[in-house]
Amino acid sequence: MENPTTSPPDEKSLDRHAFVLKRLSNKNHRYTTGRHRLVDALAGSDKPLTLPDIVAIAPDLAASSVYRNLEVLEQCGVVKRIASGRDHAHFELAEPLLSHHHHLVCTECGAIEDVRLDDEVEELLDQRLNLVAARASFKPLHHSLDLHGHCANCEGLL
Amino acid sequence: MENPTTSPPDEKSLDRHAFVLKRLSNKNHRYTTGRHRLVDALAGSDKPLTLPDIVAIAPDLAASSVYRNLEVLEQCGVVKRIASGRDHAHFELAEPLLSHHHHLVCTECGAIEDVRLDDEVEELLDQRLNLVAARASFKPLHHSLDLHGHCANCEGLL
DNA sequence: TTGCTTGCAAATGATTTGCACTGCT
DNA sequence: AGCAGTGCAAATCATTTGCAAGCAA
Repeated sequence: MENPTTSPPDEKSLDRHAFVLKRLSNKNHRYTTGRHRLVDALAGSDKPLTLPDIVAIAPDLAASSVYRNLEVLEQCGVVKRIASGRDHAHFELAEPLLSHHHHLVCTECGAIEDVRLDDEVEELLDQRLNLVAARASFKPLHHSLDLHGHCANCEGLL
Repeated sequence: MENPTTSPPDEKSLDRHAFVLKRLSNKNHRYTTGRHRLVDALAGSDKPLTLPDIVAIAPDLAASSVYRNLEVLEQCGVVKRIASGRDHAHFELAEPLLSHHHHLVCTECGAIEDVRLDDEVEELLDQRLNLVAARASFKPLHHSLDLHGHCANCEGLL
């Protein structure tokens, strides 16, 4: 809402693209303009986007290609998919590109907001999760922590 | 896998059904045999079930009715939906019927396992989450914490 | 009885896929 | 040149819905 269609080519953006390029190259994929635009769209938002969101930001991207590229980028560890249950899935840049955070998920309208926790809490959490994972012979990759409830707007309408 | 199709009518089961009945009545819904069977199916598993899982356990339940009833039970706070992203959603009994727990989600095969954390950690977590929620004027209802990674089986195959 | 529930079949809608074309490398 | 990537349209498939018949209160 407050972001331009394309990010300015600042330092952060350069780093980001270098990173994505490396990840794609590792798996013998090309960093095409379409993928570039997709990454820019995700980078330009402070919250996870749905496919309609993405296409609204970059109207010349074909929906099917966006889905295909989200899949490729997900497998390269550049994009993370967030299943909200109802209707469209949400997508955001993955961990190395976005600092570790969690989500406030509105159960009424499906809106998703980013939030961060103290390192102290995160550390404790990881510690305990690693413990229970080990107990189940489960190899942990990452955790996701969401707070479900009503956003300010929906709570007002109830 | 290790559970019978219907739970024995032990004390726990009686409590459970009394609870579900009350929740349904509150919203002027009936506790029909189909819903009874559905709750039994979910109660008889130690992990969240997909629709195919449920229909496999209770083959005489019509898929459409199961979906409708899962929805009703979800709105009554009896069932919780877990969006796994890929393919089918998973369903489990909600908090008052199942003690608070989290999930180990296998990113390879989609399997979900239940795990529990210390009360101490849970308390700290809720405390911090309430804090960030308040900051965003967000009314918290519950949190979900999943650990994503590879289950023992998939890790073996990789 | 009354109208919530159900089952079947058909509809919906997000995501995926086939295929011919485009454009990197 | 050669093959990954794209766009369009058509296909897929979990989930939802319309409607006539069934069952709980």
